[in-house]
Amino acid sequence: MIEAIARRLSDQNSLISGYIRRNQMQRAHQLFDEMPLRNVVSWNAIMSGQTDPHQLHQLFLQMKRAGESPNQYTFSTLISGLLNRLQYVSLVPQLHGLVIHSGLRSDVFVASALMRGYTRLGDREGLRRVFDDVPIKDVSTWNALVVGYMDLGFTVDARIAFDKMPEVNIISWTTLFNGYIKNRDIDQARSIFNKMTQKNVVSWTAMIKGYVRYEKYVDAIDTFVAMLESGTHPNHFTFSTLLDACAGSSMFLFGKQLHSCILKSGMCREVVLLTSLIDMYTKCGEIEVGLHIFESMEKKNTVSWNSIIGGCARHGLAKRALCEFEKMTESGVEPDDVTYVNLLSACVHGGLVEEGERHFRSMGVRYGIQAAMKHYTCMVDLYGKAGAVDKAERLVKEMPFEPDVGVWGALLAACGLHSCYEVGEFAANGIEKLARRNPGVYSMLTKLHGEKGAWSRAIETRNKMIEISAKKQKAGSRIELVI
DNA sequence: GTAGGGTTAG
Repeated sequence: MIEAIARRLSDQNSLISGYIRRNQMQRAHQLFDEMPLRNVVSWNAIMSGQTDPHQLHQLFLQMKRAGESPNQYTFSTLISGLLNRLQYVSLVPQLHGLVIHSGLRSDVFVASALMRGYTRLGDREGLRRVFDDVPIKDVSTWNALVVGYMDLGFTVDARIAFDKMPEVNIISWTTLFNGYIKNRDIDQARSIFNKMTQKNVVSWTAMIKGYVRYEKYVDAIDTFVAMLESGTHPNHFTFSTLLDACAGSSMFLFGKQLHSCILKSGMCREVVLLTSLIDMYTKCGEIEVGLHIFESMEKKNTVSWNSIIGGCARHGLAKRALCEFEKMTESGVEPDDVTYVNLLSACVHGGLVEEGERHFRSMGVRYGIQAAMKHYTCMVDLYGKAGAVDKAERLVKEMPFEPDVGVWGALLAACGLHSCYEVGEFAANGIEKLARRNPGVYSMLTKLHGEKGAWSRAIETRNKMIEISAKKQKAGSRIELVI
């Protein structure tokens, strides 16, 4: 009898995890809710399918209330699942306490999750403490230490840890050189990459992305060619990285070639790839193609909407951008901070001051998105370009943080555009404090002084410019690369 | 029967 009950419970647990593997969350939950008896495995299984940190935390609390004791599976699932939302990362030290209390600190899975948690918290000592507490470390524990040190900027410690590792795998190597990429040392990264005896699609893609990140597009493509020559097949991560390179350097022909490769490869339904394609086309001047791909997408998420709103904004289609935003919210996709940057820059391009003001006001109220510096920059730009320099100035003065070069620059540009001498000096002083001897500032000030007829000031500024041998930046163009 | 490292889009 007892055996029969146990078998039934175990079968139901298997079913739950089966549903989760096939992404049938509703079915999993329905079964979980209907189960007359649950054990720790049932809770762990249902928790593993929960991607929302809030819901996950609630499940954990319910589990405790139901009298079930969490085990190592519970903690590793819970901690990992909480890491993608900042407010829940702060629970990591408390959970660490519970882990120690439950006698589970020597479990390598739990330790890895905790180490990633402390890394997120920027807590180097916490990271090290968890690592040191594991008596028998496996290669993943060591890798977590290397990635932690790298993410916190301690490249030397990361290297020491790597050299001490009893065994390394391809993931350790990739973690190491990718750590150097994150810390802006692309040459060191490449030298380690060259030492790898085995490379796979992940390591190749990471190296290519490293070059793209630092705008070394020729190196990125050379590396891609080397990857193909080595017989490694690109996956959707690789393609999306390459499309990013095309978008960043207007390599339209190469971008189109990639598009046809993607179509042939059968990966063309991936949301990330389609979004990369939209971005590539709109940044290469092909807004119509971008819109066409966007319309044809079955599933759209926040990033895909952002890319089309941004694309419309860049192409001066302000009304269309606003219209897409309406469609986005109607379809139930939540906007984020980037959505609003794109939306507000659409308003800047279209001179839509009232719409911009309305959206700027509502982002916090409706969606709880706090206006950041970049949003203020858009608003200053919006007012400035539309000739409301007084409003732009007021906004700069009322901002909840110290303006950065971008904000001051937008204000100064507005003053140049509308010949506002006093505010121009105010903005120039602001920039001067942050970035001394900025040639653009002197150039603009000279213009403003001249317009006002303050010739002695104009000459004074001009001389300052010569003194630091500031020259207006030369315009340049990039020649399209075709392979 | 339940869990973990390295690559992706705005």
